[in-house]
This record gives sequence, C-alpha cells and structure tokens, in this order.
Amino acid sequence: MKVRTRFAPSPTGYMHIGNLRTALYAYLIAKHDCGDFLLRIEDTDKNREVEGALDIIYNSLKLAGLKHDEGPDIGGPVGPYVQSERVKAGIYMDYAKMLVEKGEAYYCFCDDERLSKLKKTINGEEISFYDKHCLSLSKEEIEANLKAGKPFVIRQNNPTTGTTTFNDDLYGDITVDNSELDDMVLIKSDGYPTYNFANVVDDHLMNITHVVRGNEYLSSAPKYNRLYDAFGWDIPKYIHCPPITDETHHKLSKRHGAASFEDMIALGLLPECILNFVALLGWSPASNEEIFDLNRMIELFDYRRISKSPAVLDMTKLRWMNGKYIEMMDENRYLNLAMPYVDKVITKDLDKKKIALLVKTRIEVFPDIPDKIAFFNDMSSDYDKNLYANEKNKLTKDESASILNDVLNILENTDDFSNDNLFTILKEYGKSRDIKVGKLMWPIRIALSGLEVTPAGATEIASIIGRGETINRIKNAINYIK
RNA sequence: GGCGCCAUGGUCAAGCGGUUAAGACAUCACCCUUUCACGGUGGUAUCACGGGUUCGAUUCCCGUUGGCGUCACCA
Repeated sequence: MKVRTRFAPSPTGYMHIGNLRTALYAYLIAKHDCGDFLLRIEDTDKNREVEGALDIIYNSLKLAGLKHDEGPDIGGPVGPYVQSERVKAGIYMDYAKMLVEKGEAYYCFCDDERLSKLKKTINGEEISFYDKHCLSLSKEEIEANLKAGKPFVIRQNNPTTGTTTFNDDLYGDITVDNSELDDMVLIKSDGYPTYNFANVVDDHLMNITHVVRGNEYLSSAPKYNRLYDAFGWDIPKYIHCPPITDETHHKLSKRHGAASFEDMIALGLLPECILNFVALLGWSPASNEEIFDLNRMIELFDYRRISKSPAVLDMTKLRWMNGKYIEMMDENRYLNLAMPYVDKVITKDLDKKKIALLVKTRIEVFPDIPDKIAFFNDMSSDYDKNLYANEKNKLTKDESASILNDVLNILENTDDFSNDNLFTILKEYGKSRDIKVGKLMWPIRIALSGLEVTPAGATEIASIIGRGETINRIKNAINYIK
C-alpha cells in the first residue's frame, strides 16, 4: 500500500515551530517511501478563524520546500481538502448518523447549564466528564426534540467497563480503562464536526496510512480507535511526536520570541536551516551527519528513530547552524541577501561587495551585518581610549601614540593603498623599530575603527576606506589619545 | 486529583546486557594569527533515586521522585 501522510493545520494565522516539524516529519515519512503528502485544512472552529491564515500556511510550506501532492489549492482524488467544504457536503453528519444507528453514538440535548453542573474544579483546573444522561432518551423523545428544533450534539457512546488498547509506532501499546473514556462530542451543535471526529473520518476517507501529530493527542488516541472499530475501518499507524519546549521546559509560546516559523524568519534565520535544525529536535539520523538539505533528509529519515522525550529549542545552536549555512552559501546568493543590510549603513562610495564578503564567515544571521561594518562608513569619535593599551601585545597608550605618529608619516608618503603594499611597508617599519606585526597593527586598527573587534585587519580596513579617510582617522586618533 | 507519557552532560543527542558512555552547540585552556572570527588540539561536564533480574546493568522489570500532557460543542 502506498504511504500517505497529511499535514492538517488549523488556520490560526500562525505556523508554530512544532507544527512545522510535524509537517516535516509527515512529509519525510511519505517521501522516504515515495508516498503522498497531502495538505488538509481543519477549519471546523468558526470562532477561531483568522483572516489571511491560509496564505501563511501556503507560504510557510512553500518557504520550507514541503510540497504537497494533494490539497485545497491543487486538488486531488479525495477532496475537498477543506473541512468546512466537507461539512457542506454533509460528510461528517452522514457518518455520525451511521454511528448513531449502530448504537456507537447518540444525540445529546443537554444545555450549558446542565453541563456546567457536571464540572468540578481540581487544582484550579476545570474538569468535566459527561454522565451519559441523554443516552437513555427514548426514540420518541429524541424525535420530538429534533422536531422541536432543539439544539443537539452527537456524542460517542463509549463503554464504561473493560479496557482499550491502541498502538503507537513509537510508544508501543497503550492500554487504558474504558471508564476513562469520556463520551466526546462528535458533531457540535452548529453542525460542524469536532477535530476528533473529522480527523478520523477524513484520515480514513483520504487513505492516510501514517497519522503524524503532536504528543498532546496521545491521551485521546484510544477514543479514536473505538471510532475506527465502530466503523469497521482499518486503523492507521500512529506516530506521536514529542513536544518542543523552551529553556524552562514549557511549550514554546508567542512570548518566547521564536515560537513560529515566521518569527524565526524575521530573526534572519534561513528557512532551510530552520528546517534542518528542527528536524534534529526529536530525531537523529543513524549516521552522524548534522547538516543536510531536504533531499538528504528524505534519504536519511527513519521515523522509528524519532525520540519520545521532549526537546528544548536551543537558539544558540540554531544561530550557529545558520552561520554555517551562510558560510557554505554560494557567493551570488550571499551577496543578494547581504547587500540590503550593507546598504543600510554604507552610504559612502566604498567597495560594498568587498565589505560584504568580509563578514561572510563572521555572522550568524544577516541582520548581524550592520553593526559589524558600520565603522567603514563612519566611526565613533567617542570610543574607549583604553583600547590603545593592550595587555596581550604588551602595548601601552604611549607606545600606541608613538606608533601612530610614525605610521601617519609613512602613510602620508605613500600613494599605493593596496592591502599588500600597506602591509609590506608597515611590516618593514615594524622591523626597523623591532615591533611585532600584531603589536604594530593593533593601534592602527583601533584608530581606524574605534572597535576592539573588527571583521578585518588594520591594512585591510585602510585599503577599503582609502587614503584620505585613513590619514584623517589616524590624525584624529593621535589627538584623541592625548 | 484521575489517567497517560517521558527521564544519558547546561542544550541537542548516540547507545538498544559487557563501550575508555560517540558526536554537535555552549564553556574553558592552549596553538595558529594582521585584532576578532575561522581553524586546530586538548580539558571540564551526563546515565535522577531505590529495589530487583543477571556472571554482568545506562540498557530489562518494579517502585520512588521529577517533568510534561490530558480530562472543551479548541484543535
């Protein structure tokens, strides 16, 4: 049988990073076996609908490179792929009624007031368990209620004794007492199905072979099995994924700053890097590889190696990996992505390409660029004077001043401001005064940048900013040190 | 609170009865060096606890503890 998986997001206007990973895993499972990956939109909650949410889903998948084989936008043999459209087709109601006829489900007319009496509060959490009140309604009563237009829901009729076992490919068999199984709502009073019901019906109708979803559904999974059994359908393979958490081991939330794919993109992280990184949160390949593209992931992916315990999202490592991606990036693409950031701070007529390339191996994300290179354009006139004293080079401020004076003289007598020439003549000067290159260059670099850390050496900077500016900055420095 | 799941360094993790318990990020030291970075070398740091089973447990079983999830006409 052909492997078929699906990604079934709700249009919430937000691509949570855990969802993205779920989509990725579903995609990889399908593609590893040359199967189909479908997109289904679960918009059964009219209250939660968000405008533009669909576009975010499409854009995110596109950005991530996860191409679906069937879906609302491209169609397919088992459509429609949007649940609200399937509601209109009457699909869920028909199936729910089949269950009612079999005695596996029943109409419930309980109102909010009665329902709220069933609730109790434990540790500040509201907990409710339906008491099967409407199960005992007679056929006549039900008919009368229906005829009177009384609002109703359809509930699953679960047994109260015995046990139910379901199997997850990762977690193995999980058995629960049937007394734990609440009679969950299948069809809501507005006629829409609940997630729980729509999922089972659609996964079956769409021939899904592997259901990939978050761990939070583990508890309700036994109830799904009963639904499949009630219909007499084959139960698909379940693959429940462990959660991704923040450093406090809680679910990633909006306030974390990087809980969604969009957040991370906004931070300057590359989509392919995010995908790579997120794949490794809860899964590892049999090989020791760590950096790979989507195609390689498809080859390597074995869902049986997905871990069962939660993973903390480590921003530091994500950024490191992004830096690796930038480092490996071909020059043209790099320049295209980097230039907008270079343009932000370089307004003078400088070799921007050269400047951009200087930081290619020194940034983790593109937004790092401006801070690193702004000094080429303008340097602060108010930097830390103590930089002119450097312990490691055994350099004092006085020595710096003296070096700078000599250097100024040398530079004023040179026209060739190429990096090579500058380095050669300054090195010679150093030799004559018995100063090591590192020590000699230190004050020059400070004078030209005002920074302890720069993306280039002293002569490189000088060659980029040019003769006039170099001499200027050194003059300023000499005055500044005093 | 009931039920369920999980448990290897600070983080991601390999391991699937016998290992000097991989690797990566972070961290520290040193080397290299036209600063920083990169790179190189090395170091610190992990099997939650208690019982079993076994000749032998990180690995299997039970319990404890801890964390998480779930208990909606949300998904």
